[in-house]
Amino acid sequence: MGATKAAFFTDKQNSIANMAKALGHPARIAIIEYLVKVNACICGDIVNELPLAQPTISQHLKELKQAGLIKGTIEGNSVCYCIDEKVVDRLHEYFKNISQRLEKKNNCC
Amino acid sequence: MGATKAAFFTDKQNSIANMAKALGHPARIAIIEYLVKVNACICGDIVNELPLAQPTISQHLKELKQAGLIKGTIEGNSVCYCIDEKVVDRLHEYFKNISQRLEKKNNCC
DNA sequence: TCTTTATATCGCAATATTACGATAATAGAA
DNA sequence: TTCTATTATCGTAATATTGCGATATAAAGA
Repeated sequence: MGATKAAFFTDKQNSIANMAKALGHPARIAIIEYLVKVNACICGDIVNELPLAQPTISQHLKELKQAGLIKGTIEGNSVCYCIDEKVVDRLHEYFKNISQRLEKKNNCC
Repeated sequence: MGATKAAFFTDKQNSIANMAKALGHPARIAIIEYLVKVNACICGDIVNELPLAQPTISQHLKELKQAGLIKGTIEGNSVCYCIDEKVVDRLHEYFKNISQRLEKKNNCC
């Protein structure tokens, strides 16, 4: 096996898991944090910032983009990347909701 | 290659990435959501709830536990699992912070 | 046009994840 | 003690991820 049984879970569960998976690598967290700091930048800026080769950064950007976390706009011969606020907000709301629901309950085990 | 270059990133980045990675699978999201709903339960309850075999559930629980997202307490011959509120709060705060910082900036690309 | 710059994609090797049958380990019941 | 219930671990096959050199692609400049 090895393939995730995504079909057995809800769309929302798969969607949240996809976003979390995209953030499940320190390089991609570093990319997100850099984008928060500089607002927007091109791929080359991130290559200069992180200790990874250009194809590797490009691949990480692709995964963040596929998960919807960032947007890329072609500007001349470079690509301007920035965070998709809506998607980050969705994650924020998700964990906020869980936190609030946990507050109302007793501590268990 | 294939090994993540975790040593090049900060402890915080690695920590957030680890938590996100643990949530990066729909089965583990489903387990978290079930635990939020029932507050606490034993492994067998989750096995009855999800379309996965017992060893697979046990393995997912192990990963959630290693990431600090859940706690397990031995109760007789079963184990009581529940969510670690503090860790979920840390994730909540992380995304809240990013959301707030993004609000103050212009939309880019 | 030819060259440079900026990204993306291909292909591959190393490693990690996913899923589960078989089996071990442990506690409680008979 | 023997049986049952509950969970963890081992072993393994299928698949996915990570990282990067080589190369392709596309736009801008000389």
